[in-house]
Amino acid sequence: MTDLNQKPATINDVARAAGVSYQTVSRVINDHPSVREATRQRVKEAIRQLKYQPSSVARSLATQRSNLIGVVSFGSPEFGPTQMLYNIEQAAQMRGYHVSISSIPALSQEELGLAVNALRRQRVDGVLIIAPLLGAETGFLRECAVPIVLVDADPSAGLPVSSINQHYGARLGVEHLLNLGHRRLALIGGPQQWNNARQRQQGWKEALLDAGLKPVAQAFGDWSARSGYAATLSLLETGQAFTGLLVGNDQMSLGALRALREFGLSVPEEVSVVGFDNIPESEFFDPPLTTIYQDFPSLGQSSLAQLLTLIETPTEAEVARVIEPRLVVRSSTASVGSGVGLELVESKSRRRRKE
Amino acid sequence: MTDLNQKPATINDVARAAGVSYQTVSRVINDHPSVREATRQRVKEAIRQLKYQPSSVARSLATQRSNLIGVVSFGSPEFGPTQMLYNIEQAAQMRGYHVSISSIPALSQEELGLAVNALRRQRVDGVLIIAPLLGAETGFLRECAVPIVLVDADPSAGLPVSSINQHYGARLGVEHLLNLGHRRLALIGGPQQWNNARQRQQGWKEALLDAGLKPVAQAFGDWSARSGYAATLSLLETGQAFTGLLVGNDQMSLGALRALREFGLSVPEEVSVVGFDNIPESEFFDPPLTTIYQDFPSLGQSSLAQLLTLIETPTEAEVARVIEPRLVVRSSTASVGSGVGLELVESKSRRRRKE
DNA sequence: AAAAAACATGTGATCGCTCACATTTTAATA
DNA sequence: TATTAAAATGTGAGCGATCACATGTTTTTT
Repeated sequence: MTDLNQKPATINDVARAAGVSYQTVSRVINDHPSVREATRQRVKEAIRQLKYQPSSVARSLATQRSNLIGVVSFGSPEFGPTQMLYNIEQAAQMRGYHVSISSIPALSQEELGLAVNALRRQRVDGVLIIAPLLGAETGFLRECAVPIVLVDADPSAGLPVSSINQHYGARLGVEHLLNLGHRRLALIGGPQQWNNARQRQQGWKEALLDAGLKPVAQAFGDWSARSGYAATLSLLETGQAFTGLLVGNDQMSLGALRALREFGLSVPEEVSVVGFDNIPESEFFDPPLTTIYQDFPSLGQSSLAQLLTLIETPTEAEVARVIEPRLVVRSSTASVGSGVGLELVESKSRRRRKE
Repeated sequence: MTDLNQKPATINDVARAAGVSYQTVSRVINDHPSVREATRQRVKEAIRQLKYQPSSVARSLATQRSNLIGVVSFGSPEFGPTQMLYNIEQAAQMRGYHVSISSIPALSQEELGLAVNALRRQRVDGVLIIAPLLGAETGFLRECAVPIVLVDADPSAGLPVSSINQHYGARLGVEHLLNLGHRRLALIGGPQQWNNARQRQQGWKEALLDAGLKPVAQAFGDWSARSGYAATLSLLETGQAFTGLLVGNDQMSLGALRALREFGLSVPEEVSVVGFDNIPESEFFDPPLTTIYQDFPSLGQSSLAQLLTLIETPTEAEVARVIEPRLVVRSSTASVGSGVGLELVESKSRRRRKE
């Protein structure tokens, strides 16, 4: 193994080996035009021999640009954030940037500030925050003296934002159910501290009110299948009669499916279920899940692009980028007539399986 | 908004503001003992006023340590790698390190080399490679003059490795099935280029041979539910009769469950299924999946710890760390007698639903 | 109260690069 | 061939911190 203790070659080592000045080496590694071809080759050969890798640390210090962007993410690795991070990294690599990550355990202003400062110390050129921020919590970020784009946050945050139109997504789900003849809709929402969860809930409510209907019932989970299961059960146990259920994400939908089944309700004959996200597995749920596709890859790319504009050409920076979600119809939804109807749901809630 | 164009304060700005020399400021930010309390307070006040954040870029240049570790990961964001990355970052943060990520689109020696070199330019103190490397491909990494630990790779790689004992994991699954009386076992494996997939396959085979049994059939997927579905179907269509199925991960298991159901086989009455990973959703599959738990969080932490030892106290570095998987029994497995038995499987393979 | 030891603070050089400018070499023009 | 412009290369300073050492101040000891 190459000795780990030996220090890496510097630009001076290369200069000496090639018999030129350090500046010429610098020109070669930066593809400056005015270097004679013969010299260039000589330098390149020396670089190869010494396995020289220019230090981006030294370069950053000299140029005041790090070509590093920081990504702050929150909580445990959910499907969405993970997808975004991955796509952000890909896009960044393409544009010559590296990505440094910093995750925060809790969504407090304090933790967020710490994470951003840690990135500022690294002299990142910009920061992407993948966090379900509600508008009020973000004000202080404007003090941070570093370009910041919020991802999937409330567009009213007062900072540049890339997001998915969650209102519209929820509406898409509701209208799909409405078109199928459903009139009694319930909701299993995500954690209300999450911006997207709240938006979806509002969208659901508004779409129903717009249609002249009253929301039947709602309960909330923490995105996990388990919580979706529990929330659905709690809804069923209170005897709320609904034939359509909008669920905050696909994992919770999986739990909901289980709860409905245990309760003796069949999907989609008796209850139709619509999820959110379109995780790859949702196609193989039982039944395959109708869901609202969130284009996380695009969101990641879009937010990165927005951040880079903010960094490189601040004058052209946009305030908000919004991505539209899409309905993916599968088999967990059906027209309301296809089942045995509402009265059955009501009677069943009295003779629950576990009793 | 604080002006984005204004350059961040430096140690000299702070020194001037506090009326001390830059060295004294340096002492304060590094908690050096010999600074008078009054001076320390004065400096801290100046730091607060100027919102000074020490540049880790400059510090890295001076100290030759970046407190940065690089993580290379491969392919699209699978559950395991994602979990590990997350846990690595958490553990790194705790130990005062930052994490820079670099993902590679394809698993070639060339791509891997590029990624590692990109990290070397960033002067990372060490590199963690989350990639399903087979032993042969890693030799050249020893030339890289940077501490490297492979995660979840073949322990025979000739480089320090942290991994989960996949052989043992497969054996755990097989023995569970054997104990339930199953004698005809099939496998849906992961991509054979992946080390862990291959190890699981070997473990499966060896455990069977050790028990004096012959593997019935095997097929391979790409980790996705869809591929698990397709692979299972192909197995069923060739008329192979099995009562126990070991599947390379939980996503593929979901596909397998669907395929078996469509084929008219009930789980666990007619076929028992064992997955790998124990993703949170697997508990809510239908039926809840028996699976081999992979402790990805521990793996992430363990590999990071191993890398830091290699960096900080190379003499104490370990060559390999191995984590033992654990069997999680749920409802997708049952004793072979509980169903209608083998002959049924065989007859059903002739009258498949879709025919 | 003077000398010694301990503490507190400051100065110069350095890390590996880039920038701005100075100098040398080569090619183009008169 | 001398003159000038252009191209190629080199030099000094600085980015923001740390390290090793020098100097200045207290405190302790005799």
